[in-house]
Amino acid sequence: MRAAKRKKLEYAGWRVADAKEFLKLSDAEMQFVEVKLALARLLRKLRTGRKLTQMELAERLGSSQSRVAKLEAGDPTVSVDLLVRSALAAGATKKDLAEALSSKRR
Amino acid sequence: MRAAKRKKLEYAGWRVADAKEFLKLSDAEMQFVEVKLALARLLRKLRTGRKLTQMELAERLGSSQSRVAKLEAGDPTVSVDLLVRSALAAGATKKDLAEALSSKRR
DNA sequence: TGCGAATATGTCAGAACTGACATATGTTGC
DNA sequence: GCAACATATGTCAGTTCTGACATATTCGCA
Repeated sequence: MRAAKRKKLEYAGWRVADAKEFLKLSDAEMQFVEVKLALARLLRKLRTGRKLTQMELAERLGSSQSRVAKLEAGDPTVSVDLLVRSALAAGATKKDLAEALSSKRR
Repeated sequence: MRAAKRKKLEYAGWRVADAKEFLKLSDAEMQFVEVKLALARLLRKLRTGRKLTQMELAERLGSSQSRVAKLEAGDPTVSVDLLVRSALAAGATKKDLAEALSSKRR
């Protein structure tokens, strides 16, 4: 399984720009991490923009505060699938997702 | 679980534009299906563009022909996560994903 | 400093996903 | 018509993901 390795990668944190050098990620893996982080940022932006706490958003998503925290951190244990569903449930549109993926970091 | 219901939705096929009326999907659910189909189309485009069979792509992805078929069909049993990983492994960039999400159907 | 609220991190049972296989349904060239 | 190849669909055991809970850490702010 591909993801088994991913779990060990420990790209933890937001220093992905440097991560490529630090760890040995293939281009595809790199981009995958970037996708996750882009979506994670979008989700946090959506939540804070609406002045919701993680707890409040979690309730609306039918999830838990801890998972929301992990989503926003781009934690290796959350899937892009959940990130997308959460962002959409938080009010994002497909277009918003596209923009999040094309916008440069910061 | 949210996805349990999704599984029964049977949005099968490509007639999603009509699907909204036919089934009763919330906006978020609608968009989620559209995201999957957009990525599914991207993946097929990547594969056919390179003149690969599903079998050949499956080997490169470390997966099976049947799963590739399901990926390209936007089957309810495949996750956005796998769609994204596959597209990236098939050579797409984050930008390609963004474009796939913003481009209109057809 | 000390407190309350918010966010982060670790763990795990149960739910969802995945690769693989079997098999069915196209599609193409003869 | 029918091989040969490509794609689609059904199933399932093993893996991964998820919500929930416990707990820790961070962040104002008085």
